[in-house]
Amino acid sequence: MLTALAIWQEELADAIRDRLGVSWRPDRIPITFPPRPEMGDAASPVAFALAKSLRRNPADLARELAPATLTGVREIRAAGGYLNLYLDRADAVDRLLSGKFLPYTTGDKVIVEHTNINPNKAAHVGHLRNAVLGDTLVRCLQYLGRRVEVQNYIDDTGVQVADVVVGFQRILGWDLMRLKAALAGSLEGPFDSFCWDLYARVAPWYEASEESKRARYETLRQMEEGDNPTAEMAALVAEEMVRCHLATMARLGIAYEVLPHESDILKIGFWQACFEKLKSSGAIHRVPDVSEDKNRGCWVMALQESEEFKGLSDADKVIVRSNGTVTYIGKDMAYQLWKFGLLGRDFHYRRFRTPAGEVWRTDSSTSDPGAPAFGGGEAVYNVIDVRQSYLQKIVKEGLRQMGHEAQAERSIHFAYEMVALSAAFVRAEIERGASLQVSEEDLQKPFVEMSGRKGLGFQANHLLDRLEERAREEILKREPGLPEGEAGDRSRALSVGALRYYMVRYGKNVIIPFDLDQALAFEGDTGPYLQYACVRAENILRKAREAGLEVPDPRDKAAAREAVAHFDEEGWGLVSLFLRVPIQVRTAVDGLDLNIVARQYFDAAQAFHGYYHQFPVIQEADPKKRFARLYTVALFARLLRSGLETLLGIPVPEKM
RNA sequence: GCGCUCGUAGCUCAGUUGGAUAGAGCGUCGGCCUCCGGAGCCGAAGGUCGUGGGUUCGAAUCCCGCCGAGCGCACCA
Repeated sequence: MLTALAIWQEELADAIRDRLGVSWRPDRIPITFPPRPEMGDAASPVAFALAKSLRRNPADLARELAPATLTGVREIRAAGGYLNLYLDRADAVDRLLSGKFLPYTTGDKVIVEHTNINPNKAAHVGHLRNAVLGDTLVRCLQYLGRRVEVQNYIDDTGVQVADVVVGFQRILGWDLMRLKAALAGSLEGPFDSFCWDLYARVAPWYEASEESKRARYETLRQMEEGDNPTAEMAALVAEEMVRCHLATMARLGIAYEVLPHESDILKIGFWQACFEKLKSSGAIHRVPDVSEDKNRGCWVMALQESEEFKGLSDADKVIVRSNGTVTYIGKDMAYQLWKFGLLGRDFHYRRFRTPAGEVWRTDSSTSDPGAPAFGGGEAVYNVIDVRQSYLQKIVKEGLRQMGHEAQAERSIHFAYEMVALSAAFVRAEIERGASLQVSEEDLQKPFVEMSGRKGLGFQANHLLDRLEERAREEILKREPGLPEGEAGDRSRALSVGALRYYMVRYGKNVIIPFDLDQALAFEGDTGPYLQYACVRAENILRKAREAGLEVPDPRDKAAAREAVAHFDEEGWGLVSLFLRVPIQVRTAVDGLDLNIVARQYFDAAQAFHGYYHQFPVIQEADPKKRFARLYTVALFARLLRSGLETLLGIPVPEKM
């Protein structure tokens, strides 16, 4: 219906010109949806805006515009200042099913970077929010006709990796052979979970002595130097951890095209290329050694000229340290340039095998045949939590100062708030005997920030396991003796639905106060509620077939015409909710408010639950009405299933 | 100090970019399975939209002040 939306805007603009004698930009004509079905299928409050500019009564203006004709619209009624649109229902149904939407005009690909978990410990629920939001954004962009490349950046060089290596070498006393043996299968539990616990022991260990603190930098130095057992251990740990993370995300149906590695960005000279560009464009300058400036000897980017950074205490950002090494932000700029195809260099690519299948990873020296062309996107979405806003702004500013104004505009930071642990949850965990490094002061706050370093968090796999367990219990309660394979499939689908919905139903600006009971809920405003609506709808159709009734294919035009003539108003109201999907998805992507996509399907599910309780389908005696209801249910089931699966990544089981 | 985000029902949150009678879920109370699956439905109670001003036909939404909360402002990543 985006097509229809755009057409209506044009046609309304024509009507405004012809009937009122004013020219009005089509894209400034709002199309909304009335609060109640009897007020129409769509509406426009444009008369209010016109009233302001023409200094006339909005109700009069609406009345004058109402006789206009719009494509696919059976009638326009003026109600107060509103124009209420009543659609030609057969036409609307056809449009709903045809999937002919107005895509973004360009065919160029966009890049979405998400997940980006440090490869030193298991993924926790905070990472899940990132991955689910990122993956949902990808699905919405694809729905709107965009070509998308999904990247998952692997920061395999930093101190976080060094820390866990220190844990293996110094705390556990492992050498390379021992680590290899562990990876080959001598470990009792999962590797990522093992590292989760180990990593949490490192920070307190550093506190013990000055000597142990030095171990951190010695390890980091050896990693950077390369060609030694420590560097090899780091690489092995990071690689195996990435496999674990990808396996976790695969449980949720989340996958990636390419895994750019920070180590490759360094080895392949991306930074040098970026450095040259920064220097030659004058984006950065060197602070003289002799100056009193605290940044003496560094290459810095000046920010005081920029509107974005006014009021900062320090107007300069260090890009290259006085010892000549590049900061994180510099590497990020090089990476961002590459994403836009502005760097003039490319990675090598190798196939990377994981338990979740094969994916491309970058490499610094050799390529496997068959790699597609990565990078060079037209727009870039970086999915990173709000705390990185300042750094993301600097990356954007760097592009601008290098003369890439257009790309800076299309560098989009998808900022979202974190998932935090409620103080109540942390107390409960401590009472259960978990060793959490949390101060009494922290517990005074409404929530506690998760921290891998402190072992504070809830592991993604543990949550998924708990969800599957709960789902299995519920399923077996309803169908005792169900074979394990079947119960497993269904419980996996429900756990994914519950979790993904939990992560997208919140607005991006609210901190999700992680609460185990809430995360494990299957009733009310939850994923399984939506899945249940779909399962029930399909079950009615199955029962109807078993009863020997003709169940129409919603795509059958003759069936559609027949059904439309006998729709219950409530049934039409239910189906018409789907008319707003394209508009809502567009709004969601434009504002990065993906919760509205989730909410529209919740609304639809709720409407359906109300509908089938009120209107018997199979029991209906009048064959015409029964047919129309069967059609309604069939259409609903089809639209809900495809919406959940393609847009929200929520699988729907046959039964539950 | 400066910047960003937020404050809506007992709790957790929506509120379609300024529109129609402020909505859900959880919790509480009361109903609904001889009837397409009760992971559901129906009903009730529950609101000064933090607060004080302003803008206009119209404000939870925009502007200003105040109160309160969180995050950010490294030669860490």
